[in-house]
Amino acid sequence: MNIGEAAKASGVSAKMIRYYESIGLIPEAARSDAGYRNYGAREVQILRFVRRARDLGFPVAAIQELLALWSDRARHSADVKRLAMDHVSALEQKITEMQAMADTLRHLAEACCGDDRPDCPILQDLSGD
Amino acid sequence: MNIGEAAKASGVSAKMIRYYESIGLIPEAARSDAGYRNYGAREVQILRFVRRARDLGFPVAAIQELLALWSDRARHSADVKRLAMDHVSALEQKITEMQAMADTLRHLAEACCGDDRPDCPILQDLSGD
DNA sequence: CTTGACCTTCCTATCATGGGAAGCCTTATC
DNA sequence: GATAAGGCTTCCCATGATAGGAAGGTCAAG
Repeated sequence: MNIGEAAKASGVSAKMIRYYESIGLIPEAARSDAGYRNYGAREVQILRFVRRARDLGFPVAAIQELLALWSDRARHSADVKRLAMDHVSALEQKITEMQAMADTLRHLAEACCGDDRPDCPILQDLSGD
Repeated sequence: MNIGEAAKASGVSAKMIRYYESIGLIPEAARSDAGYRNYGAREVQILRFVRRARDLGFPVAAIQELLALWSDRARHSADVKRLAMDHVSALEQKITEMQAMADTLRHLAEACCGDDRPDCPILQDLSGD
């Protein structure tokens, strides 16, 4: 399987497959005589794992740990759970921050009549009242 | 006022002040004979505006528009409001996505006993069941 | 044997920010 | 007046994950 087919089969773009290989997230692919990367079912499975983890917002560093745990038969599920919950915490912190921004802005915007007059509490707030 | 003092007064780092100038977000600062940037109250006010807008998560492109509206006495508050609400929409879309990630992960983690055994529904999900 | 679709590597860009080096300027101290 | 400390300048590099593109090699079908 060439990289394009592996990309289709895994949902990871060829560009990203090469990138993941270059940073050591996934092992170097075998090559054909012409230098083309070769992928089998196993490699596609790894790529799918990576894609699912990315879809859940895991940073690449965390995916590296997840992959290591995945292939470690003696793993402790506690380690996986901790990784997951750390990520949940990070997500929720960002969510809280963004929610605060959205709330503030929505509040200001509600007080803005939004017509052709220049007076605007949003700008007033940004300029420090 | 040198750039360091302007940074302290505005809460924008000297590094970022130079960057904002280089991309044209703020006008080029006046210079002393030795080439040092000079800032006055007006410039600090602009920097504070930028910092508040950044704190609310506005991307630089939006801040550029906000600054233009701020200095436009004939502005329509509707334009400001639209900018703000567009940003709120962007924030809330990201929040929704991240909330979905966090919910999924928390759900999976709840089903993970998190002890020294290897069985883990999180890895099971990532590997495609 | 040509054409088109694929592959390779390498460079560039994004967005906002920080770190650091090399060299000049200013201010205070001796 | 010399020197040291600290601030300023520009320029380069790095982040994280992704995309775009150029130049050139390869494969398969016609």
